[in-house]
Amino acid sequence: MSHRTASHSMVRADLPPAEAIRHGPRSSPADHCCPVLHVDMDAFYASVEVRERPELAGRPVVVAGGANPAGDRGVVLSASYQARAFGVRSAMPVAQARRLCPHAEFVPPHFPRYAEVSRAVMALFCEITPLVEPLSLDEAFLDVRGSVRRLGMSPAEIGEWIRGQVYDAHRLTCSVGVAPSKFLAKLASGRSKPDGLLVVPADGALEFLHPLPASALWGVGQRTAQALRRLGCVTVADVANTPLPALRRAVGLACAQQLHELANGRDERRVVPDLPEKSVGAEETFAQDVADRVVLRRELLRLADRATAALRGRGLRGRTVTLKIRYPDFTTITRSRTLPDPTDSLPRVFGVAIDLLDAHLPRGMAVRLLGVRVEQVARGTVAEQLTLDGVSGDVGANCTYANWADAERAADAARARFGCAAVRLAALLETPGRSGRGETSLSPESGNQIC
DNA sequence: TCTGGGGTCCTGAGCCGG
DNA sequence: TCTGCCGGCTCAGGACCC
Repeated sequence: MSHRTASHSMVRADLPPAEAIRHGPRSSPADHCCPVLHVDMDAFYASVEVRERPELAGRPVVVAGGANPAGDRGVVLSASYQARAFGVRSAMPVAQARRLCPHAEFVPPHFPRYAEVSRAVMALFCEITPLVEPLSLDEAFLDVRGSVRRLGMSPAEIGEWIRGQVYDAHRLTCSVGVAPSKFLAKLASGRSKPDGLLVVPADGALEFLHPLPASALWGVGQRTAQALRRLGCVTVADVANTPLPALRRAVGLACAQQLHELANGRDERRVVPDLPEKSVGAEETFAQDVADRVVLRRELLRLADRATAALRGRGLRGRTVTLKIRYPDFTTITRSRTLPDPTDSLPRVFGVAIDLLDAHLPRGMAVRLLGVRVEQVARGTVAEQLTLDGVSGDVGANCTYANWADAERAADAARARFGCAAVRLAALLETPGRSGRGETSLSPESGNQIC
């Protein structure tokens, strides 16, 4: 692994080549009580882009997404370390990133590609242990308790082996935290970035943890950090030494309990593969605020289609439909309705969403963002509720939920085989010659019909 | 400075039934 | 029959994470 320079290790493992580690079991004295690994890909989206376009290597690269990444409304999804040197950070507005680093290469995200690379990397983790808990496309927790025994390698050696394998197979670097718990492992990987490995031994946990700022604790964002500051808590040690009742008054019951546990180095959470999903949704910020009711209905249909297709793709159904509206002044409301039975059907989800939109968006009011989310989801083993005549409602002229469901399954199959563009709702097709807010077959007069 | 899109979790109010 | 209490559910919103 001479191609990389590891850094920042609190207890640095010596770095033999991956194969040597595989066959040469050794152990680091510090990591024997550290069964949890947190693996975090370095600047993942940006690194994938650079790998696909070698001419970008060594340059500041910013992957920006959102409503209009070329304009003002996008945010930075990922920035290469060359861009970070200019102060560019994830979640930063694109306009600000452009000011900080005008010569950076701004590229749009390619999520299918990232997902593909992520699957391959996760598969590599699964070669080590079945206990892999992905947190997102670019990071995961691994419980290597069993692997230590099976492979005769220490956790740190496993971490280095993973780093070597990821680089050899994908030409991407990652950072690994090795610790007794998930929280410490995650902090450790963050501290070892980029391209490093850090072991936080069990008996050095508090020494590592306590000097960190309170905002390093999981669950402390801007608001909670502010509340903690008012309480005089600046560092993790301050939080650890604050009596629980005072903490409860400042940040609430559940939050106080969690922060107190973490600040004292206690984190009993297990690495759980295959956590069930709780909700599935889709949302979109418009390039310009939209007040046109026809356009809003069409966008809502598009979002409901995306959400229900995702539900069906994962074999899920949900009961609560939530509509999210963000107004131009950035105030955001959510309105929801719970159905008597779970569904993955576009007409039902869209029907509820459009009812909520009509009820809560005054005529003429512009919208910055619309979102549709289906909550209370579970595996879709129960058949869709039908009424006595076998039809639970109309979704349009000569179209019932029963035969609409058949059409949806057929469309899903076609999309799976030929791509997302293979089948589209007629209401979402633009009329040739019209652009942007073009005329569609969905009109205010058409009610909730979509077929 | 001006804020994406995918999520999870928590809190509190209000309603309803036992 | 009325009232109060309690638990469960729904709904809305906030905070947080990546």
